[in-house]
Amino acid sequence: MSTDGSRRRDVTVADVAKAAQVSKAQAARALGNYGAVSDDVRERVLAAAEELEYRPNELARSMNTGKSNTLGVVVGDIENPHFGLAMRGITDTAKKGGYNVVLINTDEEQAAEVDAVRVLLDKRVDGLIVAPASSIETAHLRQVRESGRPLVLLDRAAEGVDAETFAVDMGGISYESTKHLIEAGHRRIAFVSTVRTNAPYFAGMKLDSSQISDRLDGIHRAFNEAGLPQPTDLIRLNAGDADSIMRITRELLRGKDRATAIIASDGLIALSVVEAIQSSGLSIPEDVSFLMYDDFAWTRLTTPPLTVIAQPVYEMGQAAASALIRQIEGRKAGAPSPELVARLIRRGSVGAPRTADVLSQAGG
Amino acid sequence: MSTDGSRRRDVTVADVAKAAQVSKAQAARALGNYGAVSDDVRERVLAAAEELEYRPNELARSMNTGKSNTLGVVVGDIENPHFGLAMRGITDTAKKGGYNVVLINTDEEQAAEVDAVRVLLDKRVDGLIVAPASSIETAHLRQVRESGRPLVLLDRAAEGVDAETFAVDMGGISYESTKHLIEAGHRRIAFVSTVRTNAPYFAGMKLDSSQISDRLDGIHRAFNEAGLPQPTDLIRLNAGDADSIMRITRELLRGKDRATAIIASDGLIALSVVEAIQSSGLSIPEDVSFLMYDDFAWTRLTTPPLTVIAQPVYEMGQAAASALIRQIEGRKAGAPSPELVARLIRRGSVGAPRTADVLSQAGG
DNA sequence: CCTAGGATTGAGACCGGACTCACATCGATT
DNA sequence: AATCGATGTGAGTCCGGTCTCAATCCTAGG
Repeated sequence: MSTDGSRRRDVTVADVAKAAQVSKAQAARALGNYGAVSDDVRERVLAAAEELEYRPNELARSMNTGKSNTLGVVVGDIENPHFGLAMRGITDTAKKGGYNVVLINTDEEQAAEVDAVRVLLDKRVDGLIVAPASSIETAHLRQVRESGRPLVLLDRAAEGVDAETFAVDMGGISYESTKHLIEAGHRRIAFVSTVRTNAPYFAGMKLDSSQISDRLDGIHRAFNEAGLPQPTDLIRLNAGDADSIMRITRELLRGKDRATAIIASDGLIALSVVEAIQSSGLSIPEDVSFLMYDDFAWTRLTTPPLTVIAQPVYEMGQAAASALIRQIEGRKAGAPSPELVARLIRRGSVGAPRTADVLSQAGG
Repeated sequence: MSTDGSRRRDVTVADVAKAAQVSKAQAARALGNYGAVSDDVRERVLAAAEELEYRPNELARSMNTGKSNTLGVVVGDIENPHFGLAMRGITDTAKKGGYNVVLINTDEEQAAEVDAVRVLLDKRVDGLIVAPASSIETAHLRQVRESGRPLVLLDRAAEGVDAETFAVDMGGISYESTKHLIEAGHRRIAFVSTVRTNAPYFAGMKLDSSQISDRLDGIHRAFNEAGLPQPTDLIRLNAGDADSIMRITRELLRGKDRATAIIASDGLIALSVVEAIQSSGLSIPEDVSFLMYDDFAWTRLTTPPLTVIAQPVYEMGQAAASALIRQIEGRKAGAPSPELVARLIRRGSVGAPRTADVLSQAGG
């Protein structure tokens, strides 16, 4: 029972020490469970601590241990279930290792990310997990490395930054998926992404996101190998918000030279693309085939269920967190982290293009 | 250019002071932008800070200002898009107010939540946002209030805890939605939730989640008002994981007295329920009507699109964060936060029950 | 030229723990 | 009984900032 209704100052070791009639040093030892303390003293101190409802001030503790037991996580959009799931992997692993997580959302903005990293460093987090908004502007990340603070990357690589990166082989899975579409008969394959660019797209262009670059490389490789003309004009970046994506989708499906298959770069884009297809009165896969990144549960509920590229997102979060913790604690890499491989899951949204389309395009 | 390859110790005000040839106090004043500092000193200090790449240690700062500029957030499952979106509302608002966010996931476990709250308090967060796993076991939350640390609740109320709560009127919207189903002709309406209980369900039973209690109350109220028998046997709690939910769904749809409409308590449950319905070869709404909580984008993509109860989740996060910040900064409530109202969005998943079902049940 | 009062400045206390160091204490050794 | 290593113990420093307080500097008023 705390008899005094409103307490103000927090209870400190000094208070506990006084109550237990021992020195501050002894009280600290008993509470912190270090050094030599007699049973008698320990008991008195713990009893006093209990009585006063003493709670250690972790800030003070961090101050002179130099450890905050906190991981900083910087992601583009926690609203995106992709990151939600990764975050789950991170927090689960962090908790197991005795760490907490400070989350900062950047809205995929470079400036916000630079800021976020600075703030987390100032807060003296023990290490950072970053899903870089840009794989090119990475000065802030290089600085982290130079400062010696542990850093691991999630989802995307960062140029010139020597840090463990946890992501799947995007080039490979993109190649494989494109090949799947080509084998189904598609020649006009579109790709929709929100990644921002300044100039119009051309094959081999350097993009902010290594992830998207790799995917495009995979697409180009598959087309080259098949000896087919690249559908460069169907690569649509800068897709923006839902309305913009729907507009782009309708454009892609219009005209003689229209796309017969569309690849959506993530779950959020997929939603708008599918909505646009449906609202145009077209059906999947009869009128247009569809393929998307990330295997969310809802992709099994549409008619037909959607063919997706599944990434082990939760595991990526887990792996990133445990690698970071390992670095923080200065341990050597033990068992190599499980391979993070993406898989193409074939459901019903990919089919053969209409013969008419193929013919008209061949003739055009 | 930092000429020394590997720096170890962080640069402190003392280092900057020495470099600028002024006292530590003056350097601190110039850097912290307080007190009186001559232009000359300020310039020298700032130049030295720049040169040494000085960064303030926020921990130390927090130590003696007693402010950490950090909000603690405790949610059940960040993987659930509901919380992902709320989190977005929280972090956006926090950032605007100059606060950071520490996130702890409890997996909806009471013990984990108690722990989470303790950890955050120990870390001296300036305030807490909690989505309580239990509306009944709230001792830990009451303690927070007693300690004087600001606290607001999200999504669910907590008994005996005097804290601002940001949630919609679940009873009202549940009543309205049930009435909608009853008017469509349904008499056998099922409700599936993962909330855990020890005893079998009976009307008016006290549940861990105020949210679910309110929804059930709404259902019962609608049935009472219509003078119809309560479908108590169709209230399925403890639904558990995806497999378990699918099993329960199939049970609900079997037999003469089967459910003709199902309400899913959240997006995650909905996925499994719909999947079970589809895999049973039944169609919505011809064989069974369906209604769910939360208006996720994918609910528009199924065939038919799903009738949902939309909650202003992002706004709830925003409101919670700004109320918390207001409390922290000791400001009075200004403009009352916008009302948080849920809406029933009628799409295609609710229709009339099969005449055969109604007759057979009336006859049974 | 002298002085009151505001602007500057540096020394040092302080936040709340962790940890060093010198000084007991005490049973065991020989 | 003198000695030694293993505890116990308290005083006090340190972490890296903020902030108080008294001393010093300047400049305008008299």
